[in-house]
Amino acid sequence: MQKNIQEELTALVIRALRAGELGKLAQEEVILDLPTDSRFGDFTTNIALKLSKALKNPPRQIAAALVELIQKEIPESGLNELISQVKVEGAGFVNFYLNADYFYNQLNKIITQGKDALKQDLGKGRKVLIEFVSANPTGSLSVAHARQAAVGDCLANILGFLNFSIQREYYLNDEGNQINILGKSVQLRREELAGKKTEFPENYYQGDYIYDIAKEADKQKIKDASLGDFAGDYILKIIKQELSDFGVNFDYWYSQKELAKSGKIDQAFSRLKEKGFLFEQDGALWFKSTAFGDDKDRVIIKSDGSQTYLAPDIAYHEDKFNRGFSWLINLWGPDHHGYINRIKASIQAFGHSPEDLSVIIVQLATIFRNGQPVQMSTRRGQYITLREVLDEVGSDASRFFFLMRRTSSHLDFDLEVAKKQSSENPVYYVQYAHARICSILRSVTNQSNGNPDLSALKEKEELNLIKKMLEFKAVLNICLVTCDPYMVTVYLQELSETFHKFYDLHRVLGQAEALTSARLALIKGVKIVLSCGLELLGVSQPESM
RNA sequence: GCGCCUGUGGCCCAACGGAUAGGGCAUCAGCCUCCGAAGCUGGUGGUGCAGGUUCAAUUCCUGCCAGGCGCACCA
Repeated sequence: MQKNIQEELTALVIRALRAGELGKLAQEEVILDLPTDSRFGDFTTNIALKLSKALKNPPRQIAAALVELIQKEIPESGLNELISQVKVEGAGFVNFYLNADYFYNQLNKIITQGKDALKQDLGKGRKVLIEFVSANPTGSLSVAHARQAAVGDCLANILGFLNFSIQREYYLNDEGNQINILGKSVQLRREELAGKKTEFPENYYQGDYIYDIAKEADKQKIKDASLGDFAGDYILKIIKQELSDFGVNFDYWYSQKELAKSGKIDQAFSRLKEKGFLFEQDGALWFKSTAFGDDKDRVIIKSDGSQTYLAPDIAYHEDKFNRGFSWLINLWGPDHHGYINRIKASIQAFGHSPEDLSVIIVQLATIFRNGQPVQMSTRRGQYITLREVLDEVGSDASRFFFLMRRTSSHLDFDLEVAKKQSSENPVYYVQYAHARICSILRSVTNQSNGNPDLSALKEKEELNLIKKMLEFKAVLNICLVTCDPYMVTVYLQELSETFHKFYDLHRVLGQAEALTSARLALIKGVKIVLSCGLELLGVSQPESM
């Protein structure tokens, strides 16, 4: 992939710094930014401000000197055609103004290449395993899982688009305590249905769906001892359907039961033992996680001989690396944040860097209805499920709403707002922009002009629109750095807004032929970017609505 | 007590450490004989408190205040 303008300008500034006295003192990294406002040019650098202290000169004076040096470098740089002005502005920012031709070329690239023009090879095929949801198969997915599903799936889409090689994985807790309790819950309900007098403990699964499973188990004459597995499989089918209806499809379902059978847990333990990270105390086996910054050491085999949850998890994460993944991303609920240090300790014990594992804590979503929070209680089986949200507001609005806030922030999700087909609802705002464009394109009768002269686009709103489209790549970069897809939702709203403003002031159809052709090309470009962004979010791109 | 997340107009949220803190809802006033008014234009109004670092702090650090969540040989 060829160098982009940002990299070329950065190189230009560095050459200028080196050419002058300033170069010797330039310690800081030169960064070319998109300015917050188009008044400040198309690219900006704050290097003069940063150098001010070291050079013991006012920023504006340094910036002025730098601009002169840059001017001398430009003829040699091959950027002569692209740069229209370089100016010192504000407190000492050096701002670059580009010629409109640059933007026409970029727009042309998008129109001719489509989504490929928006791709960046940042991943270089690196194998990434993203594990998310991983809810115990003991009940329907909750809204907390739903948010994790939306965030995880979208992040995977984005990383895939940036040429990482992605695997979506669901860790299936299909054995252990919770499955046992699930089995016993079903057993008791079956006995209850058979007319037996039973006492149903509080920590058992209270939901009505347990009755359904009990009936089905009875029909199939399942033995009591197998009820846990039976119920787990039964619920897993439901979960898979819920996720699939939500547009989330996993590449692999990793079974804890099979992990235990494989002997990989024992293998992991013996390797840790060789390395000296295991010790016995109080009749239990401990992992020395404090060696890697954890607060305290952790038990992995209890004094009664059974394993803690950490035991299979240590083996599971090591197995992820052994399967060839070099970057692991885990999405966990906020109740697991205390768990990060132990798992990071365990991967370090095996010789990996803590950076090879990114744990993203997905904060909870609170469901509102008409501004009032909807109360829920997991224990009583009364919680808002993904299924209910899907049935009520649909997949598009659900996904968009779950992605609308920074993942580390709490999210308020108002069902009534999500259902509204009005300007209050950002999903429709974005989809409406897309549908509007499609509507215009539909009404074009002669599709002749395949090679429009884009230089007809001279209005401020037209250039703003092109510039906004070109920000898309930078937005995806931020998503990668922050491991958070939510910025895409913000961006799409901004792009839609820029389009709606253009649309209101300028007509596409019925202009002089050259202008109409150019504007048609412009909105085709917007359509490509909008459509690409929505697709990454997993939200549909309606042609009409 | 310890840890994590969050405090931005009446309400909900934006702002890789940058330039005059942006948008939506609500509210007030306007815009459809013309490509979709699910849209656009204008008005009102804001960084919890106290320090610190920096040329520059909504952003980073410390303390406080307020809200949410979590703290097992549970999973």
